[in-house]
Amino acid sequence: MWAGQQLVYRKGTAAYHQIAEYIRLQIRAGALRPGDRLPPEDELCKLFQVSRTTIRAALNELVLEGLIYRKQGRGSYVAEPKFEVAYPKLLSFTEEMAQKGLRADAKVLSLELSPASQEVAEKLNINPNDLVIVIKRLRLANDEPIGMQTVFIPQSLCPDLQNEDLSQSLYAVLANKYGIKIYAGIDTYYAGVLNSEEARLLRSTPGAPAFIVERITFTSEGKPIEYVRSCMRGDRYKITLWLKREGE
Amino acid sequence: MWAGQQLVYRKGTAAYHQIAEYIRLQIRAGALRPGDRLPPEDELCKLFQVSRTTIRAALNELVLEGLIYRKQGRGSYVAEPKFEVAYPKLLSFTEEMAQKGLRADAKVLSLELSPASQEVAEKLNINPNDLVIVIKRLRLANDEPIGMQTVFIPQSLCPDLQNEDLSQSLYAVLANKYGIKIYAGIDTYYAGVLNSEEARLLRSTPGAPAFIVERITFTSEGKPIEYVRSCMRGDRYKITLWLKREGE
DNA sequence: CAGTGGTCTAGACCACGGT
DNA sequence: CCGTGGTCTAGACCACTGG
Repeated sequence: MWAGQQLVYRKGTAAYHQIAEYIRLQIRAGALRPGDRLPPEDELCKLFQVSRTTIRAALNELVLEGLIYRKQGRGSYVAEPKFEVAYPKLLSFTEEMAQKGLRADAKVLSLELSPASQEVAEKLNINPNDLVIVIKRLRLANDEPIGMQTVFIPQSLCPDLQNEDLSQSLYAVLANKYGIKIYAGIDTYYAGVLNSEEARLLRSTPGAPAFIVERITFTSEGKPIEYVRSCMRGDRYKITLWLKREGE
Repeated sequence: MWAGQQLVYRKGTAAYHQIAEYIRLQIRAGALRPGDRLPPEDELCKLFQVSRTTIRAALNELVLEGLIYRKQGRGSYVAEPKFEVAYPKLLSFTEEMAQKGLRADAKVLSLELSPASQEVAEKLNINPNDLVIVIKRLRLANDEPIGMQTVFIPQSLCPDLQNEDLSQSLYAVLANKYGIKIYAGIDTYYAGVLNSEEARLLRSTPGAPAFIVERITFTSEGKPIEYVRSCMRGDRYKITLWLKREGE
């Protein structure tokens, strides 16, 4: 049987945290293996010289972490290690390329202030003809053109965006200069073909496959921040996601 | 001040659940609004006629739900309602269509047993030349051809798959007949064009945009179940996902 | 300093699972 | 029936926050 009784409690940290930490280490070290039953709670009380409430607080922590599970009338058991899948994250182009070990750049093709079309107004939940900043950028990875993006963003959100350096990540500018933090977004993916202008800028040929991404991003209050339409070279761009069958 | 003192505890449910439920209702009903401070814990003890442990168990439940938050030395407060985004789920074609209100069908084009190619073996983590079942199916939504799928699945997993009805959801067959539960998967999306065979089957034209989905699915132990390559009509198929910026 | 949540004790009874 | 986790009590002291 494993020894927990020598635990000397550090001050400044709750005893139950320290007990949980101790058991966590035993599991990670392999002294407690998946399927093993933990000693009964009253025995743990004696081992760790604390009351049952404290033991239960420690075990609760481990249950929430998924490290152990309890069965009423049976005992507490070490859980099977799970095949863990992280949920996909909303990434900027810059972050996406960084993840692949590539350097992302942006070349601003145009920047203008114009009234929102019906379509853009609907996506951004503003009134038609409200002013939006429209930015067209060519996106490159290791100096190779990968796609072009058109960003629509309400002018009211970032009045002086024109004066910022837009050859970097727009998300970084929004966060650093305007304190706008993106919480989530809706992505829509579909396939299309490059038109002649896109083909020229992307150094491809008209009619070549295009991967289209439309994205609307939101703050944590659900307020739309930007609408982006990206037209990516079909032969240079793909998206890979881990998805769980049962969410949340 | 709101009244909690009339609570009559039902038997068979823990008091702290009932107290949590009561407070939850007060919040949902608007009697307690975001930012409001809850009465101190000792006052709640008197109101609900229970000990502090019980009150704290109830509040813990609400904290975990994100309905309230605590500040040591200050009090417990009703949290701001969050703009909640559910993580995307791995869906079968059938489920995906059902979500859009469409009826999905499958028409089996071919079904054969053959040794795994190097590529397929790598994706399924099996040895090259191990036998895999290869199924080609035309996928329809409301009787319209949307795409075609080629599924590779190790024969060892489902020896008699040939005898099953494959005009329905493959995931349903795997779950019901073989007890194989899909836990997660890797999806890769990119753009391409239809070749002549695909164009004929999909009643489109060669060279038209195609949305390609490659998927490998896994059990909760991380064992690969199937590898699927889907070639979807670019003009009839798109994918929409909600993504969070900071995940899990 | 007073008020609040955070931690902890010692003990009790209940509900469930298996023998 | 026994052993286990689930719930609950009454009371104590600590740690943080604000005035």
